[in-house]
Amino acid sequence: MTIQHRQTKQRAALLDLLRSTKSHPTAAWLYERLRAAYPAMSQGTVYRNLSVLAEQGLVLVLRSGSTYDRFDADTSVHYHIMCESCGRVDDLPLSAETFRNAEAERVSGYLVTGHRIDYFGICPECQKSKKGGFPGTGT
Amino acid sequence: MTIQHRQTKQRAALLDLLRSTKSHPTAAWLYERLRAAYPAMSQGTVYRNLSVLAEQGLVLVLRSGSTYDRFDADTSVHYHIMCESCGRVDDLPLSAETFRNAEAERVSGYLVTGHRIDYFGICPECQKSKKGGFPGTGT
DNA sequence: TTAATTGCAAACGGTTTGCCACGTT
DNA sequence: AACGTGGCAAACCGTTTGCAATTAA
Repeated sequence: MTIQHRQTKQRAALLDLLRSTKSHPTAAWLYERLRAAYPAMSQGTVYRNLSVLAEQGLVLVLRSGSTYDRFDADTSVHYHIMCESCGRVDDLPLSAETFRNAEAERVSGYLVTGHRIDYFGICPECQKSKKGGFPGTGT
Repeated sequence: MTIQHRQTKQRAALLDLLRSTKSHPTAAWLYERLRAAYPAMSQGTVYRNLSVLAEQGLVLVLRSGSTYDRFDADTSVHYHIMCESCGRVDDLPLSAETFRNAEAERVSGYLVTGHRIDYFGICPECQKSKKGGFPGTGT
């Protein structure tokens, strides 16, 4: 018996905001932005709705390197690249290779449902500024 | 000015333990095991030493899906596959394709230092038992 | 000697949750 | 009316850290 979710302006605003950016924002960033329109909105609401949206397949959770999650409303199969210096995350316009799943399945015995490819490096801006130190990894 | 690390039996025991398993253990698992030999050892020591070993390149941190980290003393370039049902993590014996880094570099403008490929699916055991529910993801 | 390391325990911080009023259906 | 959702604040829990005592070099 699955829950019958209702429409709320808070959740709609959250999804709109997430769809309006390609910055793979954190929950904190989303919360801060949403408070501009809904000053009373709480963090709990943000987290609960992110969870609902993820459950509905409308949002991806990128638990991808730092201590906090990032979220992505682009639910198509695509890859990411993150900067080890400043922590920014970008989409990587490489074609998704779903055939890889079959290969992994054959080798592992798992029933493979998907895969993730994340690249790491230094983004163009950080290459210029030569700043170091990724927040949260101690590097 | 880098820190001159010393040899301690706690850190040696931690690395030995991590090298003795392919289960990509959590800090909690390591701590529990180490207490058998060193009843007074604290969690702080485990975390601090994991951090030192990671910094020395002797251990990889797999921040790969759950809410807590996993660690791997196999620092060669290799891929992982994790079960969405029980959370186990296995190595995936697929050849590492370092050429991919160059491709990502060209497309993104990043200075690419590496990449990670993680596959997701249901492990052989969970396929048999048909158990569901990945701890920590709400799935 | 000296500075890295430890055990202990408190603090940290992102995330989750209990409670009750409110809003959607 | 029924029940999902919101706001608020406390709880949660994996991880980090301050401190004084040890210990490796």
